[in-house]
Amino acid sequence: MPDLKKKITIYDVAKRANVTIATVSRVINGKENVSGQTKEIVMQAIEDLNYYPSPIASGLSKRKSQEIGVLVPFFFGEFFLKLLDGIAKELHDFDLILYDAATPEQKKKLIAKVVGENKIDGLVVVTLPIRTDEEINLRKARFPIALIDTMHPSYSSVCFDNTYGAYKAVEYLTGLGHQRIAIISGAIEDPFHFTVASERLKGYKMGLSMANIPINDKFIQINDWSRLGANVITKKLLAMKDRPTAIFTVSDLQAVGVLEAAREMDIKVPEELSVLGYDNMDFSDFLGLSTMSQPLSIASQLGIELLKNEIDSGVNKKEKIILQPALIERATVAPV
Amino acid sequence: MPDLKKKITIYDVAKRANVTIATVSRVINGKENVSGQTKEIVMQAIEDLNYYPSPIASGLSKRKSQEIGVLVPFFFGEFFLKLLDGIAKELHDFDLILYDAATPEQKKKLIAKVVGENKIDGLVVVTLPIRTDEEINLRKARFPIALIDTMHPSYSSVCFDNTYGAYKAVEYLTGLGHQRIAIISGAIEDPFHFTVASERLKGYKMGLSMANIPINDKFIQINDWSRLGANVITKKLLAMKDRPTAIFTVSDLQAVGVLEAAREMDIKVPEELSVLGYDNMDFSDFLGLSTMSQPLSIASQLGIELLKNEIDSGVNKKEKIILQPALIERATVAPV
DNA sequence: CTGTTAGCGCATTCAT
DNA sequence: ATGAATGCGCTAACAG
Repeated sequence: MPDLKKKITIYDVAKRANVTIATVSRVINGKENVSGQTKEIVMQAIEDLNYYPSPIASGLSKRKSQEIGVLVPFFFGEFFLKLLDGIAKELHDFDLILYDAATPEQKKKLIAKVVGENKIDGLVVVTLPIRTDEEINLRKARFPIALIDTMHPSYSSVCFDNTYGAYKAVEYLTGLGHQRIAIISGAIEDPFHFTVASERLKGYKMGLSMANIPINDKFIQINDWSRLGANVITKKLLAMKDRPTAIFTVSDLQAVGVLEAAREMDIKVPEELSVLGYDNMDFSDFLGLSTMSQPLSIASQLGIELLKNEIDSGVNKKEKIILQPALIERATVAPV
Repeated sequence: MPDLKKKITIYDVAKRANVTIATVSRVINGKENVSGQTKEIVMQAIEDLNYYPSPIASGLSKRKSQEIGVLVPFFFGEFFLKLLDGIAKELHDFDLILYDAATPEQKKKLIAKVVGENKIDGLVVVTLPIRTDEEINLRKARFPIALIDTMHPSYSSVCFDNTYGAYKAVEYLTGLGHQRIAIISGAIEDPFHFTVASERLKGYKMGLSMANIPINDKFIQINDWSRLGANVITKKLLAMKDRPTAIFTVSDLQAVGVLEAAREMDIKVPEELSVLGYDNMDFSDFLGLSTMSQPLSIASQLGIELLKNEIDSGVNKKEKIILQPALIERATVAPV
């Protein structure tokens, strides 16, 4: 009884087709210099034996693994999920290997490992900012690197224009006559040193200044990106004598916190308070939350395109693509 | 000028440590038979050269890739994300390679490929039911397989008790005095032949029969798992002369549709209508939705444990673990 | 305890 | 167009 689990190798195929492994290898890799005749025979043998070339062996020889690594900060919900989904759908004949950087230390180690091992054919870094010492490591990489939702001078990237997005958000509010606009931002300092919060805060300030509205420090609130945090802050905000007529949050989750707080304080949205979020999460739709939406699947699509181009061409073009967020008008914003 | 990007091999390390590659290989793989002395020297050399063994070469030799494959149906939100997160955190020294089966055809091909290539050290199948013809393929796999949120006689698995979960849900409702309880289920027939919907429907029927409540076919509604679908159905349901006092949906998303419909019809929840969902999504919390919660991270933890045990021991124990969902009481259910 | 050597499965010159 | 031979980087006997 034959071992059904024995690995079928290129030799088995060669034997069955009465050729040498060189020829088999040629047809596997679609080389031109094989007679149509033998090609047929070999392909038949491959099918008969249900042969699959070993990616490991092939990888060792070709120095290509047909794997693309995706380095992500941690699993932070929808945003990441949609990006990952888009990436997976664009990869085609590459396998996707997922590197989870749960902490900055892990991230650093992971980068060193990935570069040292040199096993993947390309790496896409999602959201994570690249620090100088990490870049030193990345320079040694013998595979291309592309960035999504983060930027670095040395690599191609596709990002979202956070500053402009926040600017547009505020512009929308001021256009509706709002003057007292508060912002609830996320922590500016975090272990990974994300830049979103500060970029969006910057956009907020630009928006106000363009409308000639002086910046009121009391209206600039920073918390931990959480719903609860936003809830607490909102109550403080709404308890002020000259309370804001609009609150802009840097995430939809925080916007929910605002909504809750308003409801608890019996302040009607949008009649007495406009609320504008950021991210356009799935739940925002059925909450009727007005928000800023980012083209996530386009981003991953373009990101993979950049990476693949570099894999094929071997040249790092350091292209920068900036994607603009769009305003989604729903039911939580109204004129003053 | 030396090529900084040249791959450093085991030979480089051997040379620098004045030993042969065999010795280097030994210390890399933590074999015991190496003198503390030379071990030191070799490790120093490894560090000096910043050497990382090639997983590809090592894999070819050892017939192990240190990679674990995760086969998922498609990216369907939170549920999957949390499972994946849990898996990633348990993998440790294995790389996670993500196989996305967007369609049943892809799934079939993917399975054939993964089995044929034999590149991973283990596979975990998430949620996807395994059909007979696929099982024939999987039997040829030379690596262990474990299942999460799906079951098959030939493999170890960890699942959620959908029937019992739904049963408990209905029991909760009948315990509160509800007699007219409708269910909005998901499509029983879908391309992948998921079994969740029918299992939960079964639990619903059990719950009613245990409470001696006759089953009213008009109260059994099937739709497409969507919020909108549930919304439409709910309006029909609530327009009936003897309308239900409680609606149980097989997903939280559908429950949201119910909530919306009730609001549109000015029917108060929970005073006039109790709503109970399933899945405990993130948004359910801030919607105050009562629902059934499943221990996702425990599931992935146990699943990986099963898989790793099998990788280590080489024996397929075909263990079945069934996890029980828990009732989360919030604000959408009340006594009649 | 350490070195020598033969593969692992495939791609790729170089011949023919 | 095809075959023979070499090597990719590492592990695992087998010797010593």
